[in-house]
This record gives sequence, structure tokens and C-alpha cells, in this order.
Amino acid sequence: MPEPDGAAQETELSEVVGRLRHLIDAGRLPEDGRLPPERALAAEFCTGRRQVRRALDHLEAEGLIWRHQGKGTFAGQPPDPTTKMAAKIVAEVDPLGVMEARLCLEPSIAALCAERAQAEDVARLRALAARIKLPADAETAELWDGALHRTIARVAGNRILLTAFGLVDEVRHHPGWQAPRARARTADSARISDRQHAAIIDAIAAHDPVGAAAAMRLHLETLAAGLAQSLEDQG
Amino acid sequence: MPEPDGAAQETELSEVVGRLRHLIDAGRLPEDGRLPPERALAAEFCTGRRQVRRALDHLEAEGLIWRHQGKGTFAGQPPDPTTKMAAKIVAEVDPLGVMEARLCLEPSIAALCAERAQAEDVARLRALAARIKLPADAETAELWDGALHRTIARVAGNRILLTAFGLVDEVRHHPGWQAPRARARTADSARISDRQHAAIIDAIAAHDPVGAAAAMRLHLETLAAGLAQSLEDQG
DNA sequence: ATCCGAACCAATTCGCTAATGGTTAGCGGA
DNA sequence: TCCGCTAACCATTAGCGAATTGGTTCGGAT
Repeated sequence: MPEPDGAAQETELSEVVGRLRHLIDAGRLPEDGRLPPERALAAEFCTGRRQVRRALDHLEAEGLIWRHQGKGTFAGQPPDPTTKMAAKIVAEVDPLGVMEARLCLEPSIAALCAERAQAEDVARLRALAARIKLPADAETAELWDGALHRTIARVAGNRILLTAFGLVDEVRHHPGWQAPRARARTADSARISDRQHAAIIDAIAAHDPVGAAAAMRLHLETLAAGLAQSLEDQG
Repeated sequence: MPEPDGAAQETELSEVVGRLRHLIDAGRLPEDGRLPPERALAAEFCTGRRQVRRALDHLEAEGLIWRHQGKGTFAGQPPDPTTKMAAKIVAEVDPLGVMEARLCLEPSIAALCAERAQAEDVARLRALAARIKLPADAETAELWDGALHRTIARVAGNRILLTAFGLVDEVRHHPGWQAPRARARTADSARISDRQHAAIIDAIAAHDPVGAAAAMRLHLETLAAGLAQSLEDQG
């Protein structure tokens, strides 16, 4: 028999996988999401290191964890260079500084987008804008809002500006800054944002760079004002 | 007399500055551009560490060197993590794309700079502008030109924008793109750039954001036109 | 023949020391 | 009396070696 007791091994492996999943979900991991070493896990689960590695292979294939030789095993996604840069910047900048940077970048990006957008690009933008107003919860709306702005930057067709925008976006979405932005979001502000998004996209569709830049600037200034108000209320 | 021999000290300081400049320009530095420790420089120049530090202060204000406690003193620009990113971008972008990005970023940066520049900042900018027209060779002039634009970005006081600018600057200075820029530089274009630099700094000194942005935009458009011409001539 | 455990390899982190830029206290000259 | 300099000190970082950790291979047990 090529596999003496393959079924039993299968069940043991999936049990280890389950215990690891529980360990990750339980939130008992340190701040950086680091898992115990493989050897320690093997001892804790009263099994061999090999089984632990197999289980970790599964979890890694699922994208639930990432590993690096000499470094360790971590829950979540591996950090890419942009996030590292963003993390450094977050320490030295405040939400208003981010809005300032957006005000520098995004109007010009919108203008370029207006120059270059094809009909299908405009359709994509409209679809995204429509999605923003669907969800009730602020977090999902933020997600689609980010997607809209990012798509505008992508359509603008300048790789450098897209990277710069991505940097700002990364800083913007950094955990810890969600609270003031969530506070700043109300039903009223959402409605205003929707109208402003529509105005931006209209200008882009009309291939009107100046109008697109102006509409984007107005939108960002509105957001900045709301954010400033929120920060003022807070502290 | 409040200053015993202030003049003599001045001359000694500027001599140290000159020797340091020569040391940097001579290209006898190691690959990473590291300068000898301050103590060693003091010994070599037969002076005190204080004078060396003052001289280095000048060079740092000019953006020619950067220092970090415990790390050392280096010629050139402090390495952002942008370097790796820039290498990726270089492959997917052309010189005109860089100019496009600069046209998006730098006018707004100049406006912010105009809002926030102190008298000493303006003085630094004027000193840099004066240095651009001194050297005969294009490469050194480019160096000082870069230092001027970077200082404007630094004075603007927004860390994110400074990083974004650094990204563009890194791409811009990537080897292989020097040739068309060198071809685009003539005695005429240098004189025009000088005047435009002066106009930018005047607007900044006058705390005129709109004027600074307009002057910067004009300057970059002039550069872009020259670059486009150069590329066209090339083929 | 297959699979597991132990040993080994490579990359990283940690703790320490030396080196280096930044700062301050105290002295000497005008 | 005041200013500026030298020397010592502080904070941060590089360099190095030992320990840690994921990745791999080899020998043996079933």
C-alpha cells in the first residue's frame, strides 16, 4: 500500500490547519501579527514540524499568512515597498497634510484624465460612482470612493503620478486615521460627495481639463473642510 | 570689538567650505558618497571640529550633502526608499512623462512654498539660484538646479509632497536620460532659466502663491518645450 | 518505497561595542 | 564681561558575532 494511513494523516493535517486558523482569528497574536516559530507550534500541537509546515503551506496558499526565512511567519499580507514608505510618512504628517498633498496632485491628475479618458473609461468611472452610494456602512463607501479616485489617476496615464497618488492613498488609508474620517462622514456629506463626483466625471467625459481640475479641487476642499471640522470637534 | 577677528574667521570658514566642495567634486569619495568623519576632516584641515561643522552646515543648507547622527556625512541626497521605486518606474515612463508629473506637482509646491517661506529660506533659494549660473559645465549646473527645486519642495513643508517630488527627481536623474537634457541646455536656455528662477523666487519672497505657481509652471513648460525639441532632433 | 525526524543551510534578528553626528559645559582670549 | 573655541558627553547608528527561524537535505523506521 503506497499510503499506509493516508486518511488519518489527512485528518491530522486539517486539524492542525484548524488550530492554526483559530490561533490567527483569536487575535491573541502580537501587534505585528507574528506567529510562534514552527518548532514551537509543533511542540504545542504535539506533532512534527513537518505537519506544521504543511498546514502553514495551506494557509500561505490561501493568502492568510506570509513567511520569510529568518524572519518568521506573519498573519496578513506581506508588506510591499509602498506601505513601508507610507508607514514612515504617517509618523511625520497629519490628516490635513494629506489633504494638502491631495489638493496638489488630484486636480492636475483629473485634468490629465479629462484629456485622455476614452468612453469606456468614463463608463467605468460612472459605475464606480454609482457603487459609492449603494452601501449603508461608511467603510465600504470609503473603499469605493478610493477606487474611484484611483481609477481617475490610472486613466490619467502617467506612471509617476499614479505612484505618487498611490503613496498618498496608502498614507490616507493608514489605520488610526479612520476614526476622524468616519466621523466626518454624514448622510449630508455623502450626498454632497456624490454630486461632486458626478461633476468631476461630467467634466472628464466632456474632455474639459480645466473643469475637471476645478471640480476635483472643489471636492477635495469640501472633504478637507469636513475633516478639519471633525478634528476640531475632537480635540 | 564684539568680533575679535571676524573677518579672518569668515575667510577661514569659506576656505574650509571650498576645500570640502573640492573634496566632493573631485569624485574621490567612496561609492556611497560618504565623507570622512568630522574629526578626521578637522585634523586634515588643521582646524577645529567646529569650523568643519559650520562648513558642513552651509553645504547641507545648499542640499549638497546630508548628515545623520551615528550614520555619517554623505554627498548627494538622502536616500528615500524611493530609489527602488524609481528604478521600476524608469522602465515604464519617458522624459515627457516626467515633465508632465513635474508640471502637476511643482507649481502647487511653489505655491505652498510661497505661503510658508521665511526670510532665511528665501536667502537660501537666492544663493542657490546664484550658484546655478556660475559653473561652465552643464552637469554641475544641473546639480545646483536640482538643489534649488528640491529646496523649494522642502520649504513647502509637506512631507508627502516632498517624498513625491523626490520620486520624480529620482526618475529624472536616472542615468541614461542625461543626454537629451544636456543637449537641451544651451547658453540661451540657461539665461532664460536664470530669469525664470528669479521670477519664481521673487514670487515666493513676496508670499504670492498664485504668482509662484504661475512662474513655476512657465519655467517647467519652457523646459518641457526644450526637451521635446531635443528629443525630436534626436529622432 | 514512503514518510518522518534530526541535522544542516541561509537569512534574519538581537545584543553588544565602536564609531559618528549632535550637544553642552567649561575654559581662554579680547 | 563677553564671545568663541576645545573637550567631554549624549543619542543614534554601523559592524560584528551569537542565537533564532524558515527552508532544505539526509538517514532511518515502518
